[in-house]
Amino acid sequence: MTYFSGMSATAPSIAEVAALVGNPARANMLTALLDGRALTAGELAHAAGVSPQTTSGHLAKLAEARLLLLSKQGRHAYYRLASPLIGRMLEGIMAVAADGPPRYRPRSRGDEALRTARTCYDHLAGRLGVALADTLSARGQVEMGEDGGEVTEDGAAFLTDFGLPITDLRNGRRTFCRPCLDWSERRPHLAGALGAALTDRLFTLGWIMRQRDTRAVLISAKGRAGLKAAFGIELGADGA
Amino acid sequence: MTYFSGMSATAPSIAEVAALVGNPARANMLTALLDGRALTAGELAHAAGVSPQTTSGHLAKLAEARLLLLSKQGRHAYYRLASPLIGRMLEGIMAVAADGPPRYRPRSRGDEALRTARTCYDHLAGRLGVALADTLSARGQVEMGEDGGEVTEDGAAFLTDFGLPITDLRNGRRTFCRPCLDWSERRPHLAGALGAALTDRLFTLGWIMRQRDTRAVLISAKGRAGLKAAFGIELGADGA
DNA sequence: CGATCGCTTCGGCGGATCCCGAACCGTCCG
DNA sequence: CGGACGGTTCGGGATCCGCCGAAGCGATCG
Repeated sequence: MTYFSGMSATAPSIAEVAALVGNPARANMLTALLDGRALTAGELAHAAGVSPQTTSGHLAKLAEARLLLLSKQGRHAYYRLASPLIGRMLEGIMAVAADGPPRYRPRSRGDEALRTARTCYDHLAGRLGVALADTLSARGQVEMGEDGGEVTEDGAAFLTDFGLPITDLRNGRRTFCRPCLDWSERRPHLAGALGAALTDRLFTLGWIMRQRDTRAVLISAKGRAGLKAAFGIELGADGA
Repeated sequence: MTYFSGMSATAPSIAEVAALVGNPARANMLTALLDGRALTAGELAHAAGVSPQTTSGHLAKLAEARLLLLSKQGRHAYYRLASPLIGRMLEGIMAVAADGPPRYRPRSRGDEALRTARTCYDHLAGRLGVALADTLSARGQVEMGEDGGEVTEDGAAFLTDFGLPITDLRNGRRTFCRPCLDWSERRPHLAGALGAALTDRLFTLGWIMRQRDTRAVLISAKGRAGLKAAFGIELGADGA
C-alpha cells in the first residue's frame, strides 16, 4: 500500500482492499478463514507460513480494515471473517485466479471431522463438545452462565461416578468451569478444569482418540456406545 | 508483487490477482473498463491519473495476467476486460470497499450518449456510425472488406450528390476507406478519408454537433430528418 | 511465585514496487 | 519527406512493504 496515506475515516478504496488481499500471507489467512470458523493467531501463522510477529502485523491490518473481527479469549486471539461479503469477494478473486469455478472446500472431509469433534486446547469443542454441555445443562447437572458455570449437587454425584475428581477440581487454582464459545456451532461448550478433566477422562476411557496433524478427534465404537449410554448423545451424519 | 517470482505457466494465485488490483492506478483503469467498452491506453492513462509510460507498464501487467485483452488498431491500443469474471470480481471487491452494493454505472446517461453517436478521432462511431456503414453496404454503394473498403459507381454518385469530393478523396494519400471496429456495437463503421469527410459533412450541414468534454455527438432535429431522408436511419431509444 | 505460552510491539534489514524523464518505434497526416 | 502523435521501452530514484530477531505483556499452569 504505497499510496494510501491518510485512510482515516473515509471508506476504503477498491485498491486498498485489493492490496490487503494481494499479499500471499494475508491471502492464505483469509482463505483459511473462508469456511466461517474463527482461528487463533497461531493457527493463522501456520496456515500463512510466516512467523507469529509477521502474522500479528497482518492480522492487525486486516482487522483495522474491517475484513476480520477479533475476539480475545484468555491468551488466545480468535480472528474470523467480518461478513459474508468478504467470502464472496474472495470467491470472485479465486474465480479469476483459477479461471474457473472456486475450488476451496466449504465442507472438506477434514473440515467435517473438525466440526464433529475437536480439541479446543485441552477441552472438547465441535458438535460433541456442545452436545456434552447441552446434556449436562438440560439434566440440571451443570448450570452455565455468561462468565462461569457451576456443578449442581446432582451433577457432582454423576460426574464423580463417571470418574472425575470434582472436589479436587473445584479446589484447584484453575477456573473450575467456564463456557467457551464454539465457533463452528456458535454455542458454548465446557472449558476450564471441568472441561479439561472430562476430556481427559474420555481419552482415558478410549472413547475418543487424537489424530496426527489436526485438532480433530475420532470417536471410537466404544465411545459411541458409551456416550449414548452415559449422556444420551448420538452424533449422526446430520450433526448433534 | 514482491513474492511472485516465477509465475510461468502455473495458474496465478489469489494474491497475485489481488495485488494487480491493489494499485490505485490499475484499479482506476479496471473500473473505467467495467462497462465493457474498450479504451485506448491514453484514455486509461487519463482515467488513472498517471503518465503514459506508467500506464503502459500497468497495462502490460494486466494483459499478461489475462485480466485485459489488447487489440491494436493503427497507432492505437485498445484494452478491454478479458471476461465477465473480471467484472464480477471487481464488483465483489467494491462491495467490501464500500460496505454496500456496487455503485458504478453500467449504463449511465453519458454512456448512453456515447453509445448512440460519438467521434472516433475524425469519423463517427456508435450506433450512428454503424448504421451509416450498414446502410451504404446494404444499398451496394460501399463494399466493406476485412482491411479496406471501396465505393461503387452508384455510391460515388450518391455521395458526390451528398456533398463529398469522392474523386479528390480517392486520390489523396490517406487511406480512402477502411472499416474500424466499433467497441460498443462490435461491428465495423466507416473510417479513413471517406469516414472523415462524411462526418465533416454532417457537421457542416448541422445534422450533428459536438459537445464539451466528451466524444459524444448530438443529433439535431434537422439531422434526424435528414438522416431518415437520405439514409433511412432512425435512431430510436432502442438503438439502431 | 516462577515458568511457560500465546500474542503483540519495536527496530532494522533487504527487496520490490511505483513513478517519471528521456529516448525509440510505428502510424498517420500534410 | 518531415512533423506530429500514440504507445512502448529503458533507466534511475524515492518510497514502502514484508520479514524476522529481540523484547514486552497478560494469561495460564505447576
